[in-house]
Amino acid sequence: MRSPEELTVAFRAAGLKVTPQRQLLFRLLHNNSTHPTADSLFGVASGLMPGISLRTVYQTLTELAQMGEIQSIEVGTGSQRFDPNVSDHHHAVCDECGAVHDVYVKRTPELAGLHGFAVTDAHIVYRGVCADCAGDAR
Amino acid sequence: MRSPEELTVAFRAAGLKVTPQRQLLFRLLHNNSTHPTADSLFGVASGLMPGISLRTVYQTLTELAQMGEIQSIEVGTGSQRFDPNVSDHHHAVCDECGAVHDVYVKRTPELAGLHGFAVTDAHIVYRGVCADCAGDAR
DNA sequence: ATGCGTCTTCGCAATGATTGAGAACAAATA
DNA sequence: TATTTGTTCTCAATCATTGCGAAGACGCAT
Repeated sequence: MRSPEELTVAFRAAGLKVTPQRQLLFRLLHNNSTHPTADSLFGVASGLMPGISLRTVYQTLTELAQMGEIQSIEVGTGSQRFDPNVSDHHHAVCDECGAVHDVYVKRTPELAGLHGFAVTDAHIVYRGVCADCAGDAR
Repeated sequence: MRSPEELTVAFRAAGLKVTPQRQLLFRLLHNNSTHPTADSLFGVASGLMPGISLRTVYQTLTELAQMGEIQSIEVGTGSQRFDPNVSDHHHAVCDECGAVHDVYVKRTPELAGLHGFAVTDAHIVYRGVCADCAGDAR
């Protein structure tokens, strides 16, 4: 996604208002590679702006996703996650700690054996154990 | 998954009982390629066995999944889907009609750029428009 | 700087999917 | 057939997400 400053301009250009809540979320998402859920973002946001509502977090995330600034992903952890990295990439989920990592593949495989399906998007979810957890003597 | 008859044996061997409810679900899942949700299965089951509970459907699906007879998949449609095809394959979801199709790829791409992640599973979800919907003049 | 119109936020209720608990019930075995 | 043990059902609870309306705040024009 673009920087908070650029988003400020973009929001106003789109007839949307730039509120303190939105600015906070812009900042929390910028360069954020943790793939937060709405609720986890709400947790952090609440610490910095007591009184902000979960509803507002959901709303802003939805808007950002509609504008193409972030992408909403579903990696089988029960709730939606949001990713400010909108480049063409995939995800690796650690079964130990639940962390989600961005991954890139050389070439997404074409699908075979399904006649006439026009693919618009392909998303790979890898599962396994991340380096941190494998290192543990857990 | 195995046939209803084989599952009957397997369940008893595992100390589980073979009830009419379970037998019905075995039959409804066998050779079922619709990737049903718990609720859609419940709908069909209810027609054939009035009074069966959604709880029982969930429970049996969970057991079958734990036994490795079916697999639980998440393709971004809001609810879990179940697939009696447990071979190594992937899925294509039609954005028009919501249908989920099994697809196979020659070789799942290895992930690059994530040092030390031990992959145990990779699942690809393709999105697009299926042949039936593309043909429509909708 | 002020006012006004429109967009936002917030709080709460509602929805949909799934799971927990316990009483009543039924399959399997002796 | 009796007994044991697992199962089903009902109902409530939980979690994630969305709908709604009143109260509030941004931003443009003045």
